[in-house]
Amino acid sequence: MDAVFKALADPSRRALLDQLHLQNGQTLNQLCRHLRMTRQGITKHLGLLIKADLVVPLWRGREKLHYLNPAPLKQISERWIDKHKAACLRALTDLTKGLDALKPEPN
Amino acid sequence: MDAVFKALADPSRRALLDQLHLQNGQTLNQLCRHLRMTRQGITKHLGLLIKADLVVPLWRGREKLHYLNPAPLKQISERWIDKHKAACLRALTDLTKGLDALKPEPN
DNA sequence: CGAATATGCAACTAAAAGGTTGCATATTTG
DNA sequence: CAAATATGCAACCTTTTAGTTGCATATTCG
Repeated sequence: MDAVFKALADPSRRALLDQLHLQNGQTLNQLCRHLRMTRQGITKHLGLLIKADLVVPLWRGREKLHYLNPAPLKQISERWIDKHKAACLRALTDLTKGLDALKPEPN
Repeated sequence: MDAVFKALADPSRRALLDQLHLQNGQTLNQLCRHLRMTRQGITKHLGLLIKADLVVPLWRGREKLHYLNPAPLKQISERWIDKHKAACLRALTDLTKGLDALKPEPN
């Protein structure tokens, strides 16, 4: 899970995910066209995405195809985002209470 | 949005969010008790969380209360996770196609 | 087979991030 | 007012990260 958050932290990697979102199963060279960076740089980014299981590589001959894996994002959404979203209303009321607490205190 | 992803990338910062999730509106010193790190270190982390608007500070006298702001997480969920979740089925079928493509190719 | 294509691996550099120490500032309290 | 409390700011160090260059390896194609 930490690997997923770390992987998502970099804009280039998010761009790669977006690119695969546009067209899934692209080769390394195809992905290189959209990002101005050396192939080796992109390989590194893809390596992290793969380690985080956000992208699944698939060899076909000498080509390496890259496919999105939505599972980790789903997990993050469920175990993290939703959990905090659930606390949304409470958080807001807490904040409001905090603001209210401002007035009576500095009497 | 980049700031949010960057802020979420660090385990200590996620721990801080979790801590605030347990009890919202904690002061800096309160938060320090749960994480073994100097106060100044935590201040830095909180600074990033605040800059990413994930946490909203509120001064009450000499104390600084910290409140969760669920809005950025909601945005990420909507603009990022859901977008990719929508492609979930397509991604899986793509991957399957890719796997199928493996067989006929190396004839 | 030899050339071209697609990718991997390792070393290196520059910049950023995580964390610490030391001191300054503001607020409360006796 | 002085002491204690709560926090901020800046310099510094160490580790990680992003990215490059250079070369090696595997697959396809003529």
